[in-house]
Amino acid sequence: MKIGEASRLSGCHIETIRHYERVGILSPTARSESGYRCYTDHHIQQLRFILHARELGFSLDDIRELLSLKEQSDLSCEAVDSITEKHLHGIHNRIRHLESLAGELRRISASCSGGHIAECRILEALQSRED
Amino acid sequence: MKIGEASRLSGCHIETIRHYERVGILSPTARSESGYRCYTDHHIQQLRFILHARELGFSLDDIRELLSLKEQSDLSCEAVDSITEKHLHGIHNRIRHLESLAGELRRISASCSGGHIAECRILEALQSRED
DNA sequence: CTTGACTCTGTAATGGTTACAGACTTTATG
DNA sequence: CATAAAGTCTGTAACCATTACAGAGTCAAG
Repeated sequence: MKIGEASRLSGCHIETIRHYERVGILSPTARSESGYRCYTDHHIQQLRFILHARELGFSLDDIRELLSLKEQSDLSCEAVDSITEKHLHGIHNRIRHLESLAGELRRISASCSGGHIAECRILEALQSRED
Repeated sequence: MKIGEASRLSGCHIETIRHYERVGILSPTARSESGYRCYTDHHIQQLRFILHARELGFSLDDIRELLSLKEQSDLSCEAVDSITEKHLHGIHNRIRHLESLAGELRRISASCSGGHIAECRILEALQSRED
């Protein structure tokens, strides 16, 4: 099938599919006489895998590794677990970071009771760094 | 003062300071005879403001607007509040998103009990999309 | 006078995706 | 059959914020 159908079946944008091939995430396809890419069901599987993993926030590097592990069916799960755990850990870190930002922002924001720029506590807080 | 001292006083990297000037966040400086940028205390104040706002996750566009509001001391705080609230809102959204990712990842990860790639539930879950 | 530290400009890399231009091919319609 | 429309190709650049680098110029101390 051609790239348009691959896009419809996988849910990935056409440009993104070509991008994945260019960066070596997606296996290269055969080409038709006129140079059109020819996708197989296997490519669709790969694209769905990539899409889902991206939705879960895995990096393309992670995904490249997961896809490669996926091919070696007799290996242990260990490496897959490790990538997943590391990713989960990273997400928790980001959540903690964002929560601390939100906390400081709420504090700063609450200190402002309207009025003029000249007395704005938000701008003051952004200026003075009181941590 | 020259850019090196401005960097030390503000805490911003030299390259970043030049970048801020290039994109119009930082006021352009006077130049010495040999073309070196000459920074004033006002620039240092601006850089500290930018740095702190960046640490709180404000975009450069937000910061550009905040800095411009800061100059108009007789204006109402309203616009500043609005930018801050919008940013806080965005942070909450990101937190919610990350939490839902983390939840799904935990679920997926728990379903894997070791063993071989062939039976790995993590890879299966990434493949099959069961939502 | 030379060495080293500093600064300048311009360009490119990062990550992941999307958008565009200009050329070509295929399919559908008149 | 001709032409229009839709699809595809490649290569390049945009997004955001920052950093890195090359190659040239400047300044201060030894």
